[in-house]
Amino acid sequence: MPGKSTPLKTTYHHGDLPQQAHQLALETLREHGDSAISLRALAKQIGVSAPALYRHFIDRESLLAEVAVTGFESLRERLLAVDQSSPRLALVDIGLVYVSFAQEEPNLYRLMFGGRVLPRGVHPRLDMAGKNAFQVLEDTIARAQQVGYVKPIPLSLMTAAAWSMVHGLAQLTIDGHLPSAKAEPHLAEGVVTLLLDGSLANNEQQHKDTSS
Amino acid sequence: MPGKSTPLKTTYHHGDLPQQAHQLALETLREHGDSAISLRALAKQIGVSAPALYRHFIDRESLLAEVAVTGFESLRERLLAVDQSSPRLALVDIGLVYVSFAQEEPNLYRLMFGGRVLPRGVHPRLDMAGKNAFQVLEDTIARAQQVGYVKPIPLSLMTAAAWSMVHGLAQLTIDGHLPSAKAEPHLAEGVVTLLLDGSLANNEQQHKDTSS
DNA sequence: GTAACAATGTTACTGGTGATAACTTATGCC
DNA sequence: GGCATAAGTTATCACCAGTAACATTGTTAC
Repeated sequence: MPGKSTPLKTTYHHGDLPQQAHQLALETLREHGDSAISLRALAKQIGVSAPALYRHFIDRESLLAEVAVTGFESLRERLLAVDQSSPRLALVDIGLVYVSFAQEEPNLYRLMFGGRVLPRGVHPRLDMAGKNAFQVLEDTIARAQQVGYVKPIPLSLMTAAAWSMVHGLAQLTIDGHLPSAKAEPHLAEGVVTLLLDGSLANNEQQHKDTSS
Repeated sequence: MPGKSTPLKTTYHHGDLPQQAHQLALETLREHGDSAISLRALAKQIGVSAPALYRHFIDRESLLAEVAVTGFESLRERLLAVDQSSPRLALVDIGLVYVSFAQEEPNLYRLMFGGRVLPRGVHPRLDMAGKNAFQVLEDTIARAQQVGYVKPIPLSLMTAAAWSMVHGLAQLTIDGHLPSAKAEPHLAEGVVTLLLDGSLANNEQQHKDTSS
């Protein structure tokens, strides 16, 4: 593996092109959005010719898809880190973590969910990564249902509602339609709580605000 | 106004370029998404040179913004047509109409809310059109609150929750993350109802399902 | 009516992009 | 060492947004 111990020496073979391209694409995405990602510009920054990238990514969209995959994995890890000891806290926190992720990484989040630039059904790994992240949300809701904390409505319905809520709030805030967390720190909590309180099992309704 | 009575005659001046470009862009958007809109292609289809379009649209984004404006106006009209006689029916229906619009016009909806391609604060008419559409939703909620049907929580919070919910559901379904109305006809109703039931005033909770 | 002007077209061009073909060089395996 | 293959290279195509300079038409003042 040449160039590893002497990175300054110009070698014909780069040795780590895919990973470096991925990393640089992620940084460009973060700063300037997905439309700013050009294979030619990436190649020039890395110091390689543009067609070299096509040895590792079948096209531009595939590179974007790989970046989006790591985005979903990152989101999933954050969701998995939520404390699950209390059903209510877990539900609220997972919603807040979800929204926070989108607000901290708006361009990455837009890439992950911008159905136009990365359509479903084209990149299997991307679809899977998205599903895995979503699964954490669903598992948390299922757990709260099994404990009897939320109404026994169909899990798919409850999950769809929760996901729609946090995803909608995320999108609307990062696009400036609704005030961001900076301007309205408690908006996300209020919104998530509002949905949650409509989903409580009856015996939980009276003391629902004691645990928050 | 030459060429009006004899539309087949080739005239140097087109006479209706902006409107025809707008219309054609809308059709292209509907069928193939905003990324398929190219000023050159539009010009060729209309039978005019590409730079001619720049006499009427300062750049590509401005054309897209104009299309998005008409999209918001169309959405607003649909929301205004909702029957407002019953607070509950009005709230549910306005949510369903909102989601239906997105599902019937996915590419248009994506353009309207794809913050990446049309950022806020750049096209004042677009921002205004979006605000006007949103206002219909807020007014409906305010009305229901004044009648005492929903909890007296801050209007901005209630509105943010409702908008987040329908917007999130719209996005997730048109991008294939959640089943569309075709696969799950009652999903939208269930989701909207779930949020609504968490927002009812206390005296409405027992007979909340009699009016649906 | 015509001259001046503004509006709306035109061709020619620049710089940038994704993608492919054909060629070259290094790597690793036998 | 020799050779297949992986991973680079240059050359090229087709498309795109946008600008400059020029041409034509419509309108308005005189």
